[in-house]
Amino acid sequence: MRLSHYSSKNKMLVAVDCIIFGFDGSQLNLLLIQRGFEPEKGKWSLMGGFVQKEETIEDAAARVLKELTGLNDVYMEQLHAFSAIKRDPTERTISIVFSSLINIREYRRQMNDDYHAQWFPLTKLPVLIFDHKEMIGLALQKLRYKAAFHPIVFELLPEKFTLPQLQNLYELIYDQVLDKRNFSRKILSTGLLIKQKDKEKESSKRGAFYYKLDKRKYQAQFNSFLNFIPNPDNFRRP
Amino acid sequence: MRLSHYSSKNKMLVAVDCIIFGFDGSQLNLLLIQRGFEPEKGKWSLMGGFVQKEETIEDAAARVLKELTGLNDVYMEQLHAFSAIKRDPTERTISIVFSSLINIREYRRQMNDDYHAQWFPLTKLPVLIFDHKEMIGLALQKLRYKAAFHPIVFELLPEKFTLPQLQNLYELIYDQVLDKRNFSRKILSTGLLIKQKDKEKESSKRGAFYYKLDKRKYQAQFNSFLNFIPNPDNFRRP
DNA sequence: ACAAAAGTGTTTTCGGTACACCCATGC
DNA sequence: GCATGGGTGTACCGAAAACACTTTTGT
Repeated sequence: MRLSHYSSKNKMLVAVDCIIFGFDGSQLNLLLIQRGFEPEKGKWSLMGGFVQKEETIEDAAARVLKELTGLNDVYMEQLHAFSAIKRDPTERTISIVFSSLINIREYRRQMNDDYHAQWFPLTKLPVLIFDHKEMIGLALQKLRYKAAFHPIVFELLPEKFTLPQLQNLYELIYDQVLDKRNFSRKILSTGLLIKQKDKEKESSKRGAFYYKLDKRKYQAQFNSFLNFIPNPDNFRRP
Repeated sequence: MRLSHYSSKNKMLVAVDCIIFGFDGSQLNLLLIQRGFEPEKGKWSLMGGFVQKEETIEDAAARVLKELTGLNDVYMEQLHAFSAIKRDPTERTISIVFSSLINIREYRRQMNDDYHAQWFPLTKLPVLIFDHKEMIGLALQKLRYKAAFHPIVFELLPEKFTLPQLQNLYELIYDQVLDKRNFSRKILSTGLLIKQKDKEKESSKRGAFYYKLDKRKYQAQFNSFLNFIPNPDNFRRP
């Protein structure tokens, strides 16, 4: 019985990369940094780093994000592992990608200027290192897939938001125009939203009522399959 | 510029584990092997092995499956990466899990008795090593999720199959009884099935017509969202 | 003739979609 | 008073669900 170790000739580096989506009220954005070390130093990149021996990949993702952006307590979920042999030309590295939806405003305080992270609109991404563009494409695909059935987009919104804002967000995600009458009926029929007494008056004269998410129902109904998008078959590819 | 290498103190082993579902006409099964090396030698396990330096994780999964079962050309897809620090008590190992649906009969020829792989009904799994039970739970969850919208269950069936067989399979996957009239209407309305002239006469006196999958339409409509299960909210957990 | 499984049709209900007008307000 | 965006209702259609009887054939 050789319990002490396996053959170690195949040990390799494992990295995590973090894809953070944020919504600023009018655009869907991704958080990127300028890579701080060679190779490709200075080029734009996802937040990434190596998994340490004594941490899980989830811990590594949280740590890397904290170190590079100051963001704390962001819930990320696993997306996919990328393992092309030369994906990082320096050395064989497998990367496990995580992604997350956050509310830009809530986290803005945490992200002071010590960090060089920057938000880019999805439509105006810079050139990215390695296979990061492919990673983002997959993340967007999954976002579209998941948001069609689960009420996850609320993660991107502040606590109080208006129906026009919410609709705008769906329109951005699916890159298609939705009918506001049908949209509001469908959303409200879930019973997930609580209408507030006050209005948001910046973006229109009349003002739009705020809503809050009913968090209890949100938890309970998360697995109810919704169907916000008329024909999800028509997903446009990123 | 130090291009030659990163710090290597955090290199670790990366493994793949393969979850293979098979349907024998009346039961949903999983393919398992008796582990061939320490620790836990002789215990039941998923097909697993270490990723080599010069192969992708997808290649590793295919190789491992071939080595341990003789199965060739099985399409597997990534499920999840497991990274708990002590998941393999011998040494820190991250495992990336793949899963697949196969037609037992078609692959039976490939699986001769040189290999000790064995099919277990989902309802009668043995005790498994490490976190393999958790992996299987997740795979089953994903199968349920995906099969509710995509016509993937045909992967589990032989080329010719009957509607009662197909319905039985859905009932096993979701552990719920379906109405055969609604079921057949729904399935046939997809236009994915081609009725054959002959009947399967083993499981009933009258016999049930065989159908074949229209592979052209299957490709084309894979992303059409179907909805075979009345209320997917009622998914029972594994 | 009867048991056992295959096969088929109708009605109701509900959710999805298309579509157009009035409302509140700041300028 | 008018331009801007917010908010609401209705009619039609198709898919989902509930539901029961007839057919075939081996024994």
